[in-house]
Amino acid sequence: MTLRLYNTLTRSLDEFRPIREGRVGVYACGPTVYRPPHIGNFRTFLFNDLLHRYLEWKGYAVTFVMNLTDVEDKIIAEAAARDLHIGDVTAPVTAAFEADLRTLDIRPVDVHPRATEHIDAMVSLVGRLLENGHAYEKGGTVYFDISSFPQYGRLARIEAQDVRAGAGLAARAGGIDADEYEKGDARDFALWKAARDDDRRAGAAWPTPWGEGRPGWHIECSAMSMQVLGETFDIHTGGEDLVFPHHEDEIAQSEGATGQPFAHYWLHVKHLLVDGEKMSKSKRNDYTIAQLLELGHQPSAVRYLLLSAQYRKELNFSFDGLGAARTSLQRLLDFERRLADAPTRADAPLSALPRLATRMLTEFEAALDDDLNTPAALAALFNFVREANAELDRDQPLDQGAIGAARSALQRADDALGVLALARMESQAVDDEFGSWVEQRIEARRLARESRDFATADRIRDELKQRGVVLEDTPRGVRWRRG
RNA sequence: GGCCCCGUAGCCAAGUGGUAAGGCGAGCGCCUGCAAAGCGCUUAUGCGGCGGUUCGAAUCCGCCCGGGGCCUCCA
Repeated sequence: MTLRLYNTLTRSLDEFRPIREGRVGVYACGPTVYRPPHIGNFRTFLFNDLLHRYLEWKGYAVTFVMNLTDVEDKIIAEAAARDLHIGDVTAPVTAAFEADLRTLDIRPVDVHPRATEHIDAMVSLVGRLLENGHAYEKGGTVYFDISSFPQYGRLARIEAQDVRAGAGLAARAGGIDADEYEKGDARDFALWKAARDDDRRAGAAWPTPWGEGRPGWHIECSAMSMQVLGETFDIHTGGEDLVFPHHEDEIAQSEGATGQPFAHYWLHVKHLLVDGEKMSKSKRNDYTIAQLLELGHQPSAVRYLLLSAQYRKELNFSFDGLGAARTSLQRLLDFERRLADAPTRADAPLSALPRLATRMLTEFEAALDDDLNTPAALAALFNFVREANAELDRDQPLDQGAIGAARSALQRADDALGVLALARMESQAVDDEFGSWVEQRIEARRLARESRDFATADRIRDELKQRGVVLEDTPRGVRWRRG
């Protein structure tokens, strides 16, 4: 089975072929740490995590890189306004971001480069471009010369001459060159920006052969990706908004410097909508993970919801959807526990369970092989849950091996999705004192039921329910969970 | 103006030429002391609308309606 990915470069579903057999290098554009990322950002980061997990699931040795942009116009503006060093602005945001990654159980990446720690690599890359004629310097600022790179526009399918002809640009003519620098051509973009007073005050100015300055927006990704993954690597990802200009410019810089192809596959994640609308600060629908937790939502539900649509399709975030995600996940958790508790017998008759488990994994893999089609993968999983539950409903003890096959298939599927593991951690986060209180009440109810005092039994059940505990009477005793 | 997506049941969401996955919700039934969980059945003669191509279209083509994105702030 081979993985196929939609490649923005070719605008088609391409079979994934790594440069080096069995190994994959991925570079993901990470956040700019000037304010805590919102759930829209996390749709992209969760997609990266899915890609990361699934490549390993398929047996590849993966080197996954995600950068942290910690020097940039907004960061500098913020630092200058508050008379701080840029590090004072980015440190708390970075810490919050990393906490969110852990909250959502996003797997740590192999390399997490920060722009400010790789200035040398950027300066030398800019130097190469100046030497080979793809860049020019004006007043300490270095621009990439688009006219020197005929392939410019290939990724975004933009004709170079259209770059300045767009109505959108005309509409914001006043702000077209907010950088206040002089370009030789309006279409050229800054590789390196000459330092201003604010930059120096905020600690965002570094010495170079052409004077003090700071990196342009795009150069860090070119420098850091090539430094870790080599001049040509397999996959580059990011949000759909980055196609142009960010990724287009990365290609121009990188290929202009090396003469080699940059990334083979470009994957872009569609932006998240909230309640059917674009997220925006003014609408106050740009929720952060921390805000959702404060509202009492579970990270596993957020993770499930953001993975439940295919990454290139529109996904609408809503609180109703979050609730539905929660319930769906509970069904998976209940199934997992049911398997764990299922009675077994050595000489049990043959069960359909292993066959169902194998079929599920086959369908599951086929779905994710098809450009990470998570909804189809979840459908395979839920079909398995239903069929296996029906099998378990027969109340016959099953062979240990059959149960084991079902359990490991479920685990295998979740290795890629990571939703069950997260939900499991949450449900285990119950303190002992509360747990023993619940056990006491359950025992009291058991005695009441034994003497057929159902009124008392039901009162205890209601009492527990008010504390968020749901009881299930099973043939093998009472089970409880958080409701 | 240029480039590009999308419109499938009450909600979410697969399917992109062969006769509508899955989840949530709702209804009925089985099970249960009653529940919960689970299972079974039901919930889109139809996939924004109108034409066209085809033996056959949610899937291809055209037009129209509606929504969204990018065009140097953006995941």
